[in-house]
Amino acid sequence: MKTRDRILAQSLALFNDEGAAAVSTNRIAAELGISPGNLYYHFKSKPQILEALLKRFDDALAPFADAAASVHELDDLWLALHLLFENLNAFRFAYRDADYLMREHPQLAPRLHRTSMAQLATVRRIYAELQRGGTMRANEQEVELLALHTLLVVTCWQPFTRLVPELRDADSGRAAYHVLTLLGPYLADEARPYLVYLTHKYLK
Amino acid sequence: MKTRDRILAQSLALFNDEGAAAVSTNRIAAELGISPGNLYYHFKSKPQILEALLKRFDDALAPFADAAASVHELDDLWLALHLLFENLNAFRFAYRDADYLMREHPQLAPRLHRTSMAQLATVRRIYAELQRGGTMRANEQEVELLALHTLLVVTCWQPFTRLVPELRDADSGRAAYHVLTLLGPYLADEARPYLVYLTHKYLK
DNA sequence: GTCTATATGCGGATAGAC
DNA sequence: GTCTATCCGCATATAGAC
Repeated sequence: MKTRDRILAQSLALFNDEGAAAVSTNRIAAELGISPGNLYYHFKSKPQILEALLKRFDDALAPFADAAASVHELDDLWLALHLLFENLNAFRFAYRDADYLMREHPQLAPRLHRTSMAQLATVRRIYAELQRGGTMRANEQEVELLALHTLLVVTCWQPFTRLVPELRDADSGRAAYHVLTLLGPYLADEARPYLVYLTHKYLK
Repeated sequence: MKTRDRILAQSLALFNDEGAAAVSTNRIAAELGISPGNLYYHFKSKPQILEALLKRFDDALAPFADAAASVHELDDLWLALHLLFENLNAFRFAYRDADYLMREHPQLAPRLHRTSMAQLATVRRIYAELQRGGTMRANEQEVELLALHTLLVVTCWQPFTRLVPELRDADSGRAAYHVLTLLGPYLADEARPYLVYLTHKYLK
């Protein structure tokens, strides 16, 4: 693995574990056993490391947008959400530290906005399709609200688990479950048992 | 106003506007026109300022818990939520910067946990009462999920508005509105027009 | 209570040798 | 590409005079 990639991998791990604000470039270099000067040879500033990681984050989410195209039933959605939340978890610093990132490095803001808006669009498309297929019944306004609330879970789930002791050790399936429960009241009767099954699994 | 209180007021304003992590004790002193030494005479460390502010945050939320006791109809809830979100806004650094606060100053974590759990309990009580009174129909599990999703909006609304450009200038009424829409599918028919009215106001 | 002055450390980032 | 050495600024926090 090239040094550049090792820097990105190590940065990602540290940012995820300790927060992007709390991890210094010196620290990243030290963990890799390289010198700060070497690190700055590959990235001329800390925001450039962040920018590169957010780019990878964006790329990692593309499969979710693809999977969305073939969501017709509730368990397609379940699968797509797992895909999504696993990637969100792999880059969990991104949304969790979004406020710091946009504040200290404003050049990163457009990218974060685009990424989250892309996910909102994907969710909208999925719900519109589920509704067309009869899996759920909701009017346009309701779909719009559901999409926004889904995005809230998608972007804020990580910080939320830290605030609620009960959710400390929740896996990413738990997040996907909570998205599905948002849909609960709008599901067709045929789709409902699937949700009941998941409820037994997660709400014990 | 005593110096101690001026320090707290100025700190709150700066933490809200620029983030608790980004505001230094020197900066607070400078904005007040006092010396750093003077500031440290009143608070022997930065976490002590934060601790005092989180205490005030907690106190500011007590009226919401009180108001909860007399929530019987949907517009009681609407009023209580406004009260809540206005205080959340006055101390918006608290939940927004919770991750930084708990990470850098672990002694603050228990307080933030207690505060959010108190709000979860209040919301649970309100929904149980609304259900008893026939304003909404939901089983125990549904109430539990609604309470948790409400807490998600309560704690994460601020960061969420920064991530979604469309919500940049949303007022605290918008947050209250989104809590009510969570209840939408469970409302009794008599209560529904109220929500429709609000939807016209916020979802134009 | 309030000030000036300062200790101490760490952050991002660079220069220049190898 | 990688290193050593270092600059500069800012952070928290303290000492001691007024």
